[in-house]
Parts: sequence; C-alpha cells; structure tokens
Amino acid sequence: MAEKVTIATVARHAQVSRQTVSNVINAPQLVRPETRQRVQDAIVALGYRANQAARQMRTGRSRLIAVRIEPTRDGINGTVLDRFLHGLTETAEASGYRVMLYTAPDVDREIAAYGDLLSAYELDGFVITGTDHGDPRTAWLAEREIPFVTFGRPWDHPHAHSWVDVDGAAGTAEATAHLVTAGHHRTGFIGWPAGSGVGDDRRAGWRRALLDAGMDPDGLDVQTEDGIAEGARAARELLGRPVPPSALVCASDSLALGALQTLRSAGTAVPVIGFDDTPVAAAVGLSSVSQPLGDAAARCVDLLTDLLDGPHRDPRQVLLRPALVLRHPA
Amino acid sequence: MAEKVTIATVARHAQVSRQTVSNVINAPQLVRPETRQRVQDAIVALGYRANQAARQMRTGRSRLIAVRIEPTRDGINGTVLDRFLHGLTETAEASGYRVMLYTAPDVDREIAAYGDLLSAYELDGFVITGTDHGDPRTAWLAEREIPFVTFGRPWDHPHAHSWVDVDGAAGTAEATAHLVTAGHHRTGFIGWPAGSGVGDDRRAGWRRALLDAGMDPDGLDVQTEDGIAEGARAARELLGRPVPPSALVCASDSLALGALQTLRSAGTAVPVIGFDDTPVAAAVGLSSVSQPLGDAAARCVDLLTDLLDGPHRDPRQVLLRPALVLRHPA
DNA sequence: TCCAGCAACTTGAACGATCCAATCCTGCCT
DNA sequence: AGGCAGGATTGGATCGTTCAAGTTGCTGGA
Repeated sequence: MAEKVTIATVARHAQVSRQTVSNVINAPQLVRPETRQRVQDAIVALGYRANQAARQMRTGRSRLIAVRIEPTRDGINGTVLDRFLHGLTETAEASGYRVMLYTAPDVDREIAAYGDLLSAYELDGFVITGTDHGDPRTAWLAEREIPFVTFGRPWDHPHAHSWVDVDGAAGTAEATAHLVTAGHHRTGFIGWPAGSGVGDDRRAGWRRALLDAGMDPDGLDVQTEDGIAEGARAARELLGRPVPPSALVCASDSLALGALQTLRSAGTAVPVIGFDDTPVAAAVGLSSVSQPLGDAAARCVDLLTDLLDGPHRDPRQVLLRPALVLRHPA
Repeated sequence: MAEKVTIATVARHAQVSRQTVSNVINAPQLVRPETRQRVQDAIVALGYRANQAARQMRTGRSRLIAVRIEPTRDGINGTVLDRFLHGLTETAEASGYRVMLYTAPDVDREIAAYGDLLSAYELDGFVITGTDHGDPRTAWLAEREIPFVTFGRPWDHPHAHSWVDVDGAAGTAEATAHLVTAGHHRTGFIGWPAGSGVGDDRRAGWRRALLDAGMDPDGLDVQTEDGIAEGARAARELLGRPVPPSALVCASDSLALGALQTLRSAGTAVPVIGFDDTPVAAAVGLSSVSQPLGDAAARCVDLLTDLLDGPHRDPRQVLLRPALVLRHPA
C-alpha cells in the first residue's frame, strides 16, 4: 500500500518548503523556473495529488458542481439527460471540477437539498435543468449569490443569469423549411399547450418558417399535452380537418411517434419530423431535430467556471443551433 | 447571509463542549439523554450541518461513492444507465452518501481515474457497471482493498466480491415459457455470439425453458452482434430455415426491433419479445423483459454501505428477477 | 474513611492544505 | 564595502472535525 503523499512529502523530496510546493501549484509565476521544475518532478515522481478536503477547508471551495438527476419521466426523453450528464462530467473533469448528483421529488425539496449540499459539501455551483417561468430555484440561488447556470432560458428575464439553451425555434423552422422546400405547402404542427417557454418557442419557429415562405399557418396546428397517445389523437384531428396538412412537424419525438402511428394505420404518406432525436426516433427511422447536448453541457461548464474562477464576471448566455437529422422510416 | 454554523457554535448554544456535540452526532449512547436532547435542539435551531470536508480530513472517509457515466453507446440501451443512476443517487442519499460521476474512454484510463479520485477526494467506494470476463478494474480495486460493488456478475469467480445482477436467464426463460404456453412450440432465439457472460446467460434461459417444456431448441437460434440491422438480418435467416420459428425471444430490444421490421415487411404474424424494456420497446409496443433497475441500484448501495460501515463483512451477492412486460404492437 | 471504577463531559492535538507575515538571498547602486 | 530594494522562500496560524487523553463527580465495596 502506497504511503500517503502530502505536500510535505513533496517538499522534503524537492528540498523546498511546503509553501513553495503550494505556490508551484497555485501561483507558479512566483517560483523560479529551476525550482518549479524540481518541484514538479517531485510531484510526478511521488504521484502527489492535492487533497481536496484539506484544500476546501482552507479555501472554502470544493471544485464540485451539482446536477440534479431527475426521475426518468417519459422514458423517451430520458436519454436527453443521459447525454447531457456525460458531456457535463467530461468537460468538468477537463477544468478540474467534479460532478455530484442529487435528487429531489419536487421544487421545494430541491431547494432544501441546496442547503444540505452547500453546508455539507460547500459546493461551488449548480447546473439547473428544466427551468420554467418564474422558477423559485434560480431566485433562491441568486438571492444567496450562489453561482449557477441553467440549461434552458429564463423566459421572463433573458439576461438575469448565465444560461445555455438550444434554439428550438431555429430547429422547428429548419424542419419546416425542409418540408416546404420538398413541396409541402401545408406543413402542420403538433405542439404543447401555450404557456411553456420551450413549447411556445418551438411553435414560433414553425410559424415563422411558414410565414417566411409566404404561407398561412392558420388552422394547421394543434395543441396537446406530450405523449404518444396524445400525438396520435392530434394527428387524427388534423387529418380530419377540411384542409389537412401534407406534412407534420412535432414539438417532441413522443408526439411525432404517435402521429406516425396514426398516419401508418391511415395509410397516408405524410412525412413527420420530431424533436430531440431520441433513440426511439433513430430506431423507427423518424427524422428529428437533434440538440447538441454535448456542446450544451460543455458550455454550461464553461459559463460556470467563468463565474467561479473569473473575478465577478457578468452573466453570459449561449444559444446553440440544433441540427436536423433526416431519416427514412423503415 | 447566515453566519457559518460550526460544531463550536452549536456547543456554545447548548452549553457543552465541541466533543459532546460530536458525540451526539456520532456516538449518541455516550451522552446523557437530557444533554443529548439539548444539543439536538441546538442543532435544529441553528440549522447546523456537519462540514464533510473537515470530517473527511480527520476520518479519511468522504461519504462519497463514484460511478462511471459511459458515453451513450447504442442509444437504445442508454436509458438503462439513466434509471440506474437515479436509483443509486436516491438510495445513497438515504444512507447519507453522495454520488460522484466520472468518465473514462477505456479501461486503462478508468483505472487511472481511480487513482485520481481516491487521492484527491478519498472516495469511499465504487459502483462498477458492465463488467466482463476477467475485468482488470475489479482486480485493481480488490488488490488495494478498495470497497466496490459491481452491477453485473463476475462470471468467472461468482463469489469474488459483492455484486448485484439481474437473472437474465430467468427473464428469457419466462418470456419463452410465455410463448410456449401460448402455443408456440417453435420459439426461436436471436442472441449474441458466445463468450459474453450476459449473452450466454440469456440464451441459456431460452434453452432451458424449451427443454423444460419437452422441446428441442436445436436449429432455432442465431448468433449475431447487437444492433437493429443485425436483428433484421438474423430474423430473415431464421425465417428462411426449413422449419422456421413461430415466435422469437431476443437478447436485446435492438435485436427485437430489427426482427420486428423483418417480420412486418414479410407480413408474418410472429410474436417477438425483447430484453431491457427500453423506451423504444414501450413506444413501438414491443413486449420485453424489464430489469428492476431501481431495485438493483438500491441493492448496490446497500451492499456497498455494508462493506463501508460494517466491520469487515464478507462479500454478498444479490440476484434479482426481471419482469416480463407484455404489450401489443400498434 | 478511602479510593477504585465508572459515566459524563472537557481539553489539547492532529488531519493536509493555504494564507499571512517575517526572513533570507541576490544583485545593484552609492 | 555597506545598504537597500525586490523577489524567493520560510515558519506559524488556521479552517472544522474527530481522536486520545484528561478531568470531574458520583457510587459502592473494603
């Protein structure tokens, strides 16, 4: 069993004091290059790694960021979190941070969890997913000046804090434009009920694309809750209208999948494009709008480390473009 | 901003010494009930929470367990990890532990990561997923006497360490028995090439179920790599045989999905049962064998905390039964 | 009466890093 | 040669907790 290697061990080995070793690590410019090299050699030779607990106790910083792992709701959209988490962990590691998970059944308990995490582990920051209008969590964190970045825009105050988001409107607009270019002058939309930032945004993209192409979006969309059954029902409704759409863009893969079922059983050749590019879409050959989750996660870490390392940086925002993934149904 | 509440603050408030507060937390039986109550009241009143970094520095234990988050390979099976992680985090929290994530592109780098994690954060233990024959990771950990639990059996040495697994053979056997009972005397199997513990196990379950029902499994199975296209190809091959199967059990949902495509385009009414009950299966109405991932995660934490808290407990093993989820294809 | 033995609690030291202030060099100017 | 500025290096204190070694007060047996 290897002996514990502390900063004192390194100091002895390199014939310098503890402080010099500490300086080599935290403020290398203070140390003469020759000495610095000797210390660094010792660090490598001994396999020294700073004890985070001790460092944290002195500095009050843990180099730990927290992310909530949600109970997989739908299942279909669950993989979104999965890919996001992986990207987050990878980028965080590169910046010398680690990702810690926590769960919370609801918003109140989540805020309670912040207290636990902060006082027990002195977490440096949070990455918050799935924000909505007037989110109490961001208010709580902002009030206490705890660094955080959200994945998802604060729709009511766009510049309130740092966030990363994917331009959903651009995604649905691209999907719509693709269908319009392919000759579908009546491209419909199945989306969520008005009121959710994300849902409204995705509908707006479809609308804008149609208007840009000189077409009238009226009567070509349906609002429904998310889900396969709901998507199927919405598609039936659209097809039953006096002037049915000849192509469909959906706010989610779940809705798109439901729509596909309806269309298949009706024997109608109406192309459908979903949103999120979930494995299900890939499996059944559904075209979909793919969110660059790895990038999004990386930018989240970037913004957060900016807040943590930089001296009082202003909040920054990043809006990423999704990509349209075209497939041919099997 | 609330002042930092340390053990000294509590001690002053409850008119006792630091050590007594520490005892109330870690060894309550040493403190007179009356005093204990007074201290506990003070803890609640002040909202005191032990600083893990300081505790860790003294005890050498961090109450942190690490789990690797893998790059989503297939995508289809990715959600398995997602649900597992959530269960892990939830159960760990209940036992006073936290989950930390790490990534590693390959086994060598993963082992290097252990060193980093252990020396920098003094992690208490690891949960390892996706073990295979003669896994170097478990050997590395065992050699250094670092507590760990695997999700997945060490096929070569069943009692080498603590593990939790799902009885894949029981799952495929149940699926097979279900089809046989429904009158399908020729139930085929699409599985992976021999050599992988998991794959062999799942095939063995199918075989056993057929033999138990007095049927001959010979000529009713195919071996192929995992994937939708591979599943489709395997199904074509089986259907082309002199005595084709009238029902199919598959080693994964990917294979099952491919088989379904073949069957659908061939217009044959052959029921298919997959494995893992992924969201894709749910979406397309594919029957599948569902792994109790929440349970599995909980048992992993249980076994790990046993190793950590208990005094030199022997390794334990847990084998969970999966459940057959029946669906009707849309 | 005296002290062993115990329960209940207190005090001092230590974990390993960083911060602070003091000291040591070195070269350079007078 | 002496002094001095400046940066490089050093020792001591500190973060919040737990461990180890006391101290106190009380009971009970010889």
